[in-house]
Amino acid sequence: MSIAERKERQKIELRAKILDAARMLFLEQGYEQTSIRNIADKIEYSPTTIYLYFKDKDDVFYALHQEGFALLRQFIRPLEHVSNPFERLKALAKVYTTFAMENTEFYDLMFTMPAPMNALQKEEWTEGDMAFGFLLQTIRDCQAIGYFEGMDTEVLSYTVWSMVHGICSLEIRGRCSKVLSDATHENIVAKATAQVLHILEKMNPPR
Amino acid sequence: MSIAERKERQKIELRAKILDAARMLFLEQGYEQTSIRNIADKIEYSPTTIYLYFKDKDDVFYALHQEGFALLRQFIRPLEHVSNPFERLKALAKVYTTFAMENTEFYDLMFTMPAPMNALQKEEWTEGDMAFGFLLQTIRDCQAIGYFEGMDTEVLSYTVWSMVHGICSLEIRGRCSKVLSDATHENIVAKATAQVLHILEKMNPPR
DNA sequence: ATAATTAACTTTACACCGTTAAGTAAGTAA
DNA sequence: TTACTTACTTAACGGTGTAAAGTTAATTAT
Repeated sequence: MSIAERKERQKIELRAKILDAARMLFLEQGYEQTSIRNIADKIEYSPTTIYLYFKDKDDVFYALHQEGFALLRQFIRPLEHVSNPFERLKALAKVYTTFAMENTEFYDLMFTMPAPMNALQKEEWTEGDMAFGFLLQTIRDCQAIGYFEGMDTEVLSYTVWSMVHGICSLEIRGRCSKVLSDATHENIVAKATAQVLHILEKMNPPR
Repeated sequence: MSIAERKERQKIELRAKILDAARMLFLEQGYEQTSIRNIADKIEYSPTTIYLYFKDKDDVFYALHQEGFALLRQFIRPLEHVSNPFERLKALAKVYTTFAMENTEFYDLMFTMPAPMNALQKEEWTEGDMAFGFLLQTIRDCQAIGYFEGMDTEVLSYTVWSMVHGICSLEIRGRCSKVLSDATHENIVAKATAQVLHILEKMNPPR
C-alpha cells in the first residue's frame, strides 16, 4: 500500500509545484503574461502535463484566486478581537486597502479580472463569503450600538465594500494619476479611505 | 489636386471603417475576443492594413476609449443646467451608473481594463479630465453652499468617484451576485448609489 | 514468468494570436 | 517611357491555449 501512498503524495507535490511556479510567474508578470508553457518550463515538465492536474488555465488561476482570499483572511483575522464595532470597521477598511496595495496582482485576480470567474461559476466561493460575512457582521454590530440607523445591513455592507474597492481599483489601474494634482495623488488611497471613514462616522453617530 | 483630396478622404474613410468594425466586434465580444484579424475580416482587408492606420492593437482600442469618454460626456452634458449643486451631484451619480450599466464594455475599457492605458501614457487624457473636472466643480459648488465643510475638494471628489466606480465595477465583474442574497442583489447598483447619496446628504447638511 | 492493463507523462498538432518584413500592383511624376 | 510612391497583400516569426495520439514504465492478472 505504501507505493500507492507515495504516488498519491507525488501527485499532490506536483500539483503544488505547478501552483508554486504559477504563483511566482503570476506575481512577477501578471495573468496575461503567464502562460501554461512558461509554467511548464519553470517546473521542467511538458505543457500538457499541467492539463492532467488542472482543467484549463483559468482553473490554475482559480487556485491562486483562492490563495488570495486565504491571504486576505490572514490580514483580517486579527481584527476579530477588536471589540468596538466601529473601530473594527475602521481597522477593516485600512487592512483591506493595505492588502490590496501590498498584493496588487492578487487583488486584481480576486476582484477586477474577468479571468477565473468562469471557473468558479455557480460554486460556493466560501472564502469570499467569509470576508464579506465579516464585514456584514461588523456593520450589524455597528447598528446594534446605534450607527447607521434604519439602513439595510446587506445593502450598506455592499456599499461600504464598493467604496473601498473603488479606491483600490482606480489606484491599481492607474486612472487617478492622470486626473489628480501630484500633491493630492500622494497617498491618495489612504486619504480617500480616511475620507470614507470620516463620512461614515459623521453621518450617523450613535445617540 | 482633387485626386489627392479624394485619396485623403478615402484614408479617413478606411480609418473610420476600421474603427466601426472594431467597435462592433468589441461591444459584442469584448476586448480579448476581438482580434486584429477579426476586424480585418469584417472590413475585407488584410490584417496588416490595420497597422498602416494604427500603431498596434492598443492604439485601435485607445480610439474607442476616447469614444467612450465622448459618450459619457453626452450623458453628463444635460446636467450642466442643474443649478442646485447637490441635486446636480445626485443626478451625476445616477447618470454615471446608468452610463456604466448601459455601456459595460465601454466602461470596462475606460476604467478597469489595463489595455489601452499603455497607449495613452503621458498624454493629456483631456476627455477624462473633463468628466472629473465636472465632478470637481460640482463638489466645489456644493461646498460653496455649505456642504462638505472643511474637506479637501480634490480628495473628496476622488472619493466620491471611487464610491460610484466601486459599485459599477463590482457589478460588472460579477463579484456581488455570489455574496448577496437574491433580493438584495436585485437593483443593487441603484440601491448602493442611493445609499451613497443618502450618506453624503445626511453627513453634512448645509447649515 | 509472461501478458494485459493502467498511470504518468511527452510529442505532435491544430487553430488561433499580434506583429514585422518583404513583395506587388496600380497610380503619379519626370 | 521610366522611375518613384502609395496602398495594400503575402508570407513568416514566435507566441498562445488545448486536444489527440503516442510512449514508457509500473502494476496487476493469468
